[in-house]
Amino acid sequence: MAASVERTPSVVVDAGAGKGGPRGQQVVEILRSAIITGEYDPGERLIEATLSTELGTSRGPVREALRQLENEGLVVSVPYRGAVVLGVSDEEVQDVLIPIRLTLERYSFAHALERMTDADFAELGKQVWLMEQAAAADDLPRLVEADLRFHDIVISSSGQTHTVQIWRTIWPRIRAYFYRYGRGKDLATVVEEHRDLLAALQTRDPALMRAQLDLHIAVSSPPSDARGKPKRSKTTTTKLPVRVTKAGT
Amino acid sequence: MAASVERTPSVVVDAGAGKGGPRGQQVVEILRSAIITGEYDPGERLIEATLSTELGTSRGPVREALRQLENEGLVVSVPYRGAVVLGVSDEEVQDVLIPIRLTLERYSFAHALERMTDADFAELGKQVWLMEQAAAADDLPRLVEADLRFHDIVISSSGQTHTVQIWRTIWPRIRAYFYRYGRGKDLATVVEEHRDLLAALQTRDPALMRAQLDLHIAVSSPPSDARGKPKRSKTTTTKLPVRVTKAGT
DNA sequence: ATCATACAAATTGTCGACAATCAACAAATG
DNA sequence: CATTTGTTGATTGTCGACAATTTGTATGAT
Repeated sequence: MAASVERTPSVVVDAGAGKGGPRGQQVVEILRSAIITGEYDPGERLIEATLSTELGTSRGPVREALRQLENEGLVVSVPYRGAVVLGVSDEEVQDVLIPIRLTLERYSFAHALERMTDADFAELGKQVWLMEQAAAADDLPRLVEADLRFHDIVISSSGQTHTVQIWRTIWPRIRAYFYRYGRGKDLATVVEEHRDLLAALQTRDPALMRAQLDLHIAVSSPPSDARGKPKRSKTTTTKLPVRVTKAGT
Repeated sequence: MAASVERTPSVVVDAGAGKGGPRGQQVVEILRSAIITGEYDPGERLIEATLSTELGTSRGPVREALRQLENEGLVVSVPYRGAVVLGVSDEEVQDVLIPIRLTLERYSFAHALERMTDADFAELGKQVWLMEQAAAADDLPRLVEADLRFHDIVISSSGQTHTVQIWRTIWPRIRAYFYRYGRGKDLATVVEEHRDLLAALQTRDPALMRAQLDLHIAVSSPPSDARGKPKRSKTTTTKLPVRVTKAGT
């Protein structure tokens, strides 16, 4: 049930999140945030014209934004039929997204070891502090935000082009998932693990780093086919308006 | 050294690969193919206006195409400065792209087992046959093409939304890589492995399938940190046009 | 009533023109 | 001579109008 109240994404591009850069870039952030926070529900249609008027811009930037979101797996669009918000199945998160994330992070952290500066470490410390605050306030969304920001900093500073690029297309889905269902650990534990992660980075010891990282992510992703079949994806598997053409084509 | 000869991507959108769909879609395919086959070299700039006139379309479609290619890791673009062709380092292919590919395929093949039809199997058989021909003619490009098409069919028919989506953003880089450097196996072996893969699929036995798949991809991707450090990426790590302001020529 | 066809509404795809931004160069300034 | 400050040319970003396509609805025949 998509809420039927008026739902204009809060800002009109210029105002609010007065970030920089091209309009399209800003539109991406606004819409992404709106989808992740559940302002738009899976299955809901996103019409270019509507969004453009709501956001006070033309269709061009909106169009680009939608394509970007499509590549982040938040929407799916078919030619001449438009875009609809997409959900993620619990199974795909556990068996695909998390393992991929693990691959990306193992590689990134290894490379980041040799490249991170004190300024970077400071920024990581800041995120850990933010997590503490969020955990204390039992504020899941805020914790998830700092969590992913922490990882983004490390991965970005690894300087590995494709790894960073792929990460940027993976994290929105993971964030959307965690945002709704949290994870298997309690908030305090998550904070603690990141503190350890930061400490490991500062030692610049590859072995220790690897160990700490696996410890952090492992629990969330079972060896693969361990999890069974009667796993009805309670999650939004996106109900595309199934078209019943007639008999098979 | 980007070849300086006139290099118009062969077709003018309407002609040649008379596929269907919106112009932008066609432009993506033309440019992707051009990049993968090395018609454009890493580091080379892609100017919207130039491409649009060459392809006989307006800048709109070209713009979208470039964004798509950016999400496939074939180009990178910065605001107000345009897009340049991107290369892949040998290290990232081995440590990141291949492992991710493995994750995607394990999951897809497992799901495809229960969903593939005889028509699908037939299509797979066709690809194997094409591989045979290519191997016999020692035609690497053609073999790579059939190879990836084979995997694309299986993954697509798994019906796993995000898995398919991510695969579509990963394979172009892998294809570009294989296209240039082949792989560690000889052509005949590759063909044989796919024949086995197809047979395994037809048995619809999960265990056998998994075994056969791991066998197929494993060799290409060492356990992780096995590969050493003195690994100068002989590969194109994209030389961004280093700005020589004055001094150093 | 059921099915096929023709039309109408809604929405995306494309185009051409204009504005904003950046890199390089030239001139002025100390 | 080094540094700053216009200025210019090239290229991307944005806009509004128009064309192409799909979907839903009405209409008519069987």
